[in-house]
Amino acid sequence: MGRPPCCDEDGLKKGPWMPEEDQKLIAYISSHGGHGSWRTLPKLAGLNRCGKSCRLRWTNYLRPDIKRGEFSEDEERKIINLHSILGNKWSRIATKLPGRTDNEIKNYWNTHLKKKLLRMGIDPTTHKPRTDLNHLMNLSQLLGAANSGNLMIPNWGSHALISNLQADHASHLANIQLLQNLLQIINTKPILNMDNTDHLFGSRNLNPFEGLLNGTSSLYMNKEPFLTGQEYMIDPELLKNPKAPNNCQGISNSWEGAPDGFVPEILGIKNSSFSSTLNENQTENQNLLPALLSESPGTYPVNQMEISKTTDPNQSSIESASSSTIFEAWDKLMDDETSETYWKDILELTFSST
DNA sequence: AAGATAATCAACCGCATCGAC
DNA sequence: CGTCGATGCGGTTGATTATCT
Repeated sequence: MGRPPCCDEDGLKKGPWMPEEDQKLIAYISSHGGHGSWRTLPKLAGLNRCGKSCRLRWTNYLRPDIKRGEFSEDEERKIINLHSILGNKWSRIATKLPGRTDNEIKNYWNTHLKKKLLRMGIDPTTHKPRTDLNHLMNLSQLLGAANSGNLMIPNWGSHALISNLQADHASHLANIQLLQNLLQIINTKPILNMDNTDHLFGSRNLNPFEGLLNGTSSLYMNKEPFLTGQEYMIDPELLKNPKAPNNCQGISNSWEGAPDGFVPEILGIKNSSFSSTLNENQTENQNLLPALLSESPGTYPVNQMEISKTTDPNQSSIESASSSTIFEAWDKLMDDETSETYWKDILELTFSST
């Protein structure tokens, strides 16, 4: 069986559209009050194109209600938020952004937003903090550089005080993210239970993750500590999507107040997703790490190579390498006297309600 | 200035879905 | 219920433009 492609006919033009072709298409559709059958339209409109090509040209470029130009910050937030719920359902996302086409949104996602999220340490596929080795290595380096005062940040101002503050801020962000990544890995590694984390912290009482692991941490029990009133009203229909991740929380909310859009809720601090997943979705989360590490080819070259070897007996060493890197960084952090108070504050906040 | 490389985005391709028969 | 044609959708390609060396 099999149906021949619609564009098999010989002599049909392909490639970029000429202004005259655009005019013919616009003239036909406007004079007929609509496109009618795309299959027959080219012939009737005097176009040497296949119907599919005409439809694409119309829906992606010639439609009068198409909004052109830069995406606004509001649109960016909407796209990221919707993508966290719907995934690559570009046409559904497009229905929530008047004037934008699915193709335009898809292109914008692939060329801008994906990179932006990666830079922020967020996996654009899962919308969770990245746990890949490369990223954690970068974080460790960033931490080291920031803590030793060697952080080189071009164009961040020449004034020494400003530079110091910025380096301090970068260090702060990296610390928070490192903590988040640690939690993520603990969350996704059932093998690392309370018993075998004792050796890392000396005793259970010192284990900073206890509250998190038993779901009582105030850090993640806070319901909506960072809401800014800019949340998107998610269409209830969207939430009915059976394919939507059940613990998706949406990046959403605010990008203000932090450089490059950094916000705490993006790191999962916003709500109880961690505590709830730890308790209720443990089984599911046992499979989370591979999902978190999966990414489009080329994004994380090292990990992709490693992850592709799913049957590789060394697979566990990949995870442990990643984990040990983080724990080394954690040890370093905890050893650092200058950051002791800082971490004490965070941990006190974490356990204040336990 | 010229070539190399990266980024962007319009357009294509093939599969999925839906409705008519 | 199965088949077929039309349309929609999402991944990918490749031409063009911008930036770097």
